Amino acid sequence: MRVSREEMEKSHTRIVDGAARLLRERGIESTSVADVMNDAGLTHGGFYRHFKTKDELLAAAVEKAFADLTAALEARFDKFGRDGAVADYHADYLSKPHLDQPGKGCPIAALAGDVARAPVALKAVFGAGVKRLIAKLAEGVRGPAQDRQAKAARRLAMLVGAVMIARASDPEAARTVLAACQDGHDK
Amino acid sequence: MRVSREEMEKSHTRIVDGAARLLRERGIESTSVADVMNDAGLTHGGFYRHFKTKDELLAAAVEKAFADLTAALEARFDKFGRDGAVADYHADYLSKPHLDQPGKGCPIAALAGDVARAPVALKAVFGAGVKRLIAKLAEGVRGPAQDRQAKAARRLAMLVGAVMIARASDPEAARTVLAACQDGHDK
DNA sequence: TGTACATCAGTGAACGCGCGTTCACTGATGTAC
DNA sequence: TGTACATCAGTGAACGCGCGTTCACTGATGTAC
Repeated sequence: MRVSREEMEKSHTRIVDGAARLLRERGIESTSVADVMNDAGLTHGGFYRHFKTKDELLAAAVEKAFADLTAALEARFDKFGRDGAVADYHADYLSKPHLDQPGKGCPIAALAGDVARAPVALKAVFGAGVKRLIAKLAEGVRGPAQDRQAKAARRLAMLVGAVMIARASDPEAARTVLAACQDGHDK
Repeated sequence: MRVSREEMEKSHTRIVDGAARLLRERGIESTSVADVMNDAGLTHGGFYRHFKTKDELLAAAVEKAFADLTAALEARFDKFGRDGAVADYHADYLSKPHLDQPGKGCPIAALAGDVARAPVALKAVFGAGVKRLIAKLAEGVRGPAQDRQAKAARRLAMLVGAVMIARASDPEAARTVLAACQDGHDK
């Protein structure tokens, strides 16, 4: 039966938050509308009171995952300052908890492969998140101002590549790549 | 009806080669057994004379994609020598043709996201390919012998990350990342 | 070398299943008076 | 503030569809004599 506007907003938030996690854990195609609704404590039929299509949910969920990511990075700037934030982000990015829990981790490493085959609308949301992240990372990178964005982009590319390769490989190959990327980088 | 052993081997090769291309273009879940068999000029029912399951095909196709990748890199060593091979590989990796044609390109950039959620057997095949590729790249990297593998791994991680981010983003964000990774790296 | 027969690569219908989406329905919420 | 009624969030059955896999069948290939 009908619920109050307030309850509906709470449902909406649960749906989007749950989708953002499930998508990163299982991928776009293995996350069904029914999975997301069950995760939010609802049944699948009600989904279409919140979104016109599954694609519309994907956009909202990817947006949310990037918003959380940027917020977490900003918290690091507050805690460690410009010089420590990126180094801390780098170390955490390649850590075992991040490797093992894609649902709570970087949406780029978790979803880049899927989004590459998704409609352009989702790529636009994804690309906007990437640009925001690089801009924020650039604030914490050393060197001449005009080089910082490029350095940040290179650092991000290496981290994303390392985590994606590690997650797709056996433990030994994963260790090889992670160890190499923990020590040195763009220096 | 039954075909000769020779014909069957040709069918097998067409199935594996086609699968290696289709998987990189469409991803694991969007490539059906019927798609692969049609691509090979056969019907879906005959698939199980060649493989016990779809997973078994995936392993063969990923193996093949890595074999082609390694062969292409070795050809570069023959053509450009140790000093030029990696630079040429780097430039081609980030080129528009590679970005636009995942079916003929690097299986890591095309499939890492999917393989991360695949059974361990496939991850082992993938990780073995990654290790072979890093070992070959290390032969063309400058610096002390004990640093070469790590340098090669970092370079590969950056290239994979850059292409995966670029493919998943709008053209503007893609350009930002690709331009940054074309110029500088691990230096 | 020729013949009889077993083998089996490939075909196409069928299976059970899960998908995104639609729809008639329920009953509490929101609104107009 | 109380009442009558329209709205609509959420339910659960149903839709058409494509999936991986199975199976009875066909007829050329491979083999035993």
